[in-house]
Amino acid sequence: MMELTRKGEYAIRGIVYLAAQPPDRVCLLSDIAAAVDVPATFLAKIFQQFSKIGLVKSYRGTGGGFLLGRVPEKITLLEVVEAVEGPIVPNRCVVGAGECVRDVTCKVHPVWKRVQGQVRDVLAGVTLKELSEV
Amino acid sequence: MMELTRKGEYAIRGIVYLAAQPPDRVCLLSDIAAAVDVPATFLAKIFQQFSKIGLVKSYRGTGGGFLLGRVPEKITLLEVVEAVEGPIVPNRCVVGAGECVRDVTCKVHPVWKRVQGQVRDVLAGVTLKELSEV
DNA sequence: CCCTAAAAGGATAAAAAATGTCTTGTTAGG
DNA sequence: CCTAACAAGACATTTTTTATCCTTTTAGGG
Repeated sequence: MMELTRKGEYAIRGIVYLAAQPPDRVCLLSDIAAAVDVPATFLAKIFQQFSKIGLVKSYRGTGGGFLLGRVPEKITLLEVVEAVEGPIVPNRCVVGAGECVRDVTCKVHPVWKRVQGQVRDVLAGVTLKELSEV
Repeated sequence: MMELTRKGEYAIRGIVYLAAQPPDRVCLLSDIAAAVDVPATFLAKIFQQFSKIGLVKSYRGTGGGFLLGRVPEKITLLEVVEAVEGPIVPNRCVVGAGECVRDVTCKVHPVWKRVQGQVRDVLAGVTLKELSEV
């Protein structure tokens, strides 16, 4: 349970690598993939998702590549994980009110709410800066 | 991410139902399944897992069925979830030392450790008693 | 001793999700 | 206009989830 998928793992590896580069250094996807040992085509999909929400910036054509969308101090692990894995939702019940038929009476509900909160807090408290420092 | 599977959901529903029964009341699997709206064959598998680790006691034959292995105050949600979903492991890295090649240098590792700890703490703090009370 | 009730266990199947790959399109530089 | 690089969508493979079914074991009652 609660297991991060490969996608999430790859996503973290890739963006932490980016964060560890000198600022303004544009990185090729193929280089990143090789460095963090992830299939390049798969990493491409992941970085596309990052790009859409501004976590990374991308440039096409010759001399193109990727760099962080913000300074690493301003990107949290929570953002990275949710970008590729979707929102952190330990139980279906936690998804918006009324989704769960047992909603009103369900005693387990608030427990999952608490789990969700704790996990989010931990992940939100970690930035790419910390993760990329030697 | 972090999503409980149906199996986990069914497991909780089933055992909470048991916990809500008068002590020493032996319940038929078919009755439990109908009451909590879970396929009986699937619930059977789940209760077999419960039975193996003593979370429930089972009796075969006429007049047989299931009841809780311990008083509901002594069974935590953590036990129930881990019984059917396996240990709570947010990231492969968290599994025993050395499983992850990046183990030594991996900065993300301790973060997942913290996540794991928080989740376990929340779930371990809830008992079937609380969940089954009106 | 047999018959029926009930759970245990194993094999199998269908559906969904994860994990990748491939092809084509788009953008930019030289 | 040629090449480099990312974007986007379709497709394929594998694994996991979500069951179902059939046979076996255990137990009670006539």
